[in-house]
Amino acid sequence: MPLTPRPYHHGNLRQALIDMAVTVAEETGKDIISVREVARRLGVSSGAPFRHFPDRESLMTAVAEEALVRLRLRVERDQLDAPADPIARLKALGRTFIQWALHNPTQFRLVSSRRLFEFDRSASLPVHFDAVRQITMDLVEQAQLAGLLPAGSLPEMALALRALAYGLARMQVDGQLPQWRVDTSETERTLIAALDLIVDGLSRARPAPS
Amino acid sequence: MPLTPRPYHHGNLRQALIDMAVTVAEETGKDIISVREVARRLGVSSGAPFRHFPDRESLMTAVAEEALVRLRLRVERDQLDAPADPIARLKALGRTFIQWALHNPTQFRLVSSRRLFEFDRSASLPVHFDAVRQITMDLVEQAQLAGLLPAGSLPEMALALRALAYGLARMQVDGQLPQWRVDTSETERTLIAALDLIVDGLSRARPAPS
DNA sequence: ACCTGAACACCGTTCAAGT
DNA sequence: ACCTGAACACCGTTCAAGT
Repeated sequence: MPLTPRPYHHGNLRQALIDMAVTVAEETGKDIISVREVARRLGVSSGAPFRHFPDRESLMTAVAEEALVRLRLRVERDQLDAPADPIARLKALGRTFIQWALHNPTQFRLVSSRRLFEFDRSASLPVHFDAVRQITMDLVEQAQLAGLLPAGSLPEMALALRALAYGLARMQVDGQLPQWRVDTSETERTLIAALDLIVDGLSRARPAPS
Repeated sequence: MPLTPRPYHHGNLRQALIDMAVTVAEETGKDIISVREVARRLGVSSGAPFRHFPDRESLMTAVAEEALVRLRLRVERDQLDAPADPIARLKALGRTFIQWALHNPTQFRLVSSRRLFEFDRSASLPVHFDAVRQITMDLVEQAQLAGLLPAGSLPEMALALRALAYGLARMQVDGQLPQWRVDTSETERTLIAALDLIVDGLSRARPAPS
């Protein structure tokens, strides 16, 4: 007797594949998931996923698209609650970024290291990435105009601040913080403190001598 | 470890496997290499590598160990040529780190994201990692004592500066710089300029109000 | 002592056949 | 239109057998 008779047509297999891929990635901690295992867990045959995605890369692209939209929405929502001061807003942006990465490590890794899909082949990935980037650029520009950040190349300053938040998040996700003697229970607090240390320091910088 | 390696038909299979693993990784751009392909290219059977490494993870650990030693030696050598000023030395350290990452992207990725081996199972990895970390800590401490960096938690300031260099290097290696409108031919210059912008800004910070 | 090569249990992907 | 399941060409790893 079959334990659970399953319908021949799944219903919404495409979405189920995306959701199960996230689940499997989070459970195994691996960034490369097995399409066969995803299919197996959903009770469909090994060939079924390839009716909805031409290859594993395309499935991972769909997962990355959903993840990046969620990051963008969270950034935009947190910015609504942030004060008007551009320095405070920049710190809030960094905090959102770090917290999202720490709470969604596999999705952060997937979106960040573009090794499992073609970033430019997606219609949505560049759009959402750019929305977050534009928020960063605007805040840095406002801060520079208000004399709250050192003058100098706007793109380079924005890049550096993004790299700071990215590097802090990445070091945790890559498992490097134990080697930096960061207590596991203090990780999030430490990363945010390190971020604030730099931003606050920069906001107190004297003009460069000409 | 015998001083005179026992010959097989090429020489020392253990070392040949490590070298070929690097070659294959650099050629394919993938961070996961096929042990079978490494064996095939060396003209040995598919089972031969497992006489020298219990599994692929162990082979990748050996590759990572060699890579990290090379990074450490480069850092130490470049510090010899750097000026006495701790700010200049910190910038030189960041430059060495970024340049090494950009010129050895697959090895940088392997050493950084510890997904392909167990960092703590290696006797040498923690030692060399810590040597570089200690150089960072010493320079930050000297800079703080000389009033060239903001006061505040030494470990957090060192972590933040490392994260800055790490983030800049990672963004390039992860292929994100095109989305930040960084011209391909200007990558290295831009990353170093971004690093200097932050370090120089911090070195001009006024004391925090109490 | 070191290496071979068959064997096993996995993959991703394809495709004729079924519903 | 959607899914199955066999088939193919790969893997990592093991191990009895060869040199």
